[in-house]
Amino acid sequence: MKKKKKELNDAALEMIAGRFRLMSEPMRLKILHTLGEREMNVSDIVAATGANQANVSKHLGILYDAGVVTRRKEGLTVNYRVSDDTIFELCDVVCSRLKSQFDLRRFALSDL
Amino acid sequence: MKKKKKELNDAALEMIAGRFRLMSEPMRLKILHTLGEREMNVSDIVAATGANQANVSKHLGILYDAGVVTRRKEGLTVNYRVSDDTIFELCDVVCSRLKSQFDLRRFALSDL
DNA sequence: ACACTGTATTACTATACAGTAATATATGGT
DNA sequence: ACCATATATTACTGTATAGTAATACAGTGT
Repeated sequence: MKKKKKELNDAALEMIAGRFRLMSEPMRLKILHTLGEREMNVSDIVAATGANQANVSKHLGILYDAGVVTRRKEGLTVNYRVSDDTIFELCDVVCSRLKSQFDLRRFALSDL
Repeated sequence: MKKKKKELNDAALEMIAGRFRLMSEPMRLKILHTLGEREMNVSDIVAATGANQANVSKHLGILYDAGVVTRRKEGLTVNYRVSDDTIFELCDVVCSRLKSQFDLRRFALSDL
């Protein structure tokens, strides 16, 4: 079976774009980075990020709906954990790219 | 030199988020996917995507400003080409993730 | 039952930005 | 110089969504 040039339909594009949109908010990135590999409850995330509780809760809900984090209730608190490691993979790719782009610019300026 | 847990400052978060935001528009993804490895002028991209010329031009400008595509004038036309392959790398990661997520859901439904 | 704490939700405001029509700016041909 | 074509820009409108204060909801202890 031959693999011809894939024609991405609009629904697929929308899904992919949505995934990127999920990662396009500094606050969400901050939460994900704060979480890292551990499990944390909302209050701790609020404290660690310094953000408003409602805001953190909203972002966690969005991440949860997208299947990026898991939720585990434990008494009064709710514990979250990153369940999708591709998140970090994406961030790594972006970070290295930004870094090298930055280095290039710095190099270009080094003659001045 | 010990590598302690990197504390991402707000500026860095903003840059990373910005990179993802760049990829969070279906139209831009469509343009990038249309370009692929070749060089195309604006008219051809407009034809291939079926989008408004002003819109394509705007998105190309945004991609250019972000350093994702290069621009080469040739007479009346302007040729664009993807200059940052991490773009495709990011898309690949997202696509496989979405696919496996989808497969999981389908599997979960297979018992019904 | 009541009070307390942790989390989610609601309702709102403000901002960012995609799409678009109209217009401007090139460049080439006559 | 003028016209035609390709691309960029401007000005505008509508929509999505982040942040937030207030409130609801759930679980725990008394």
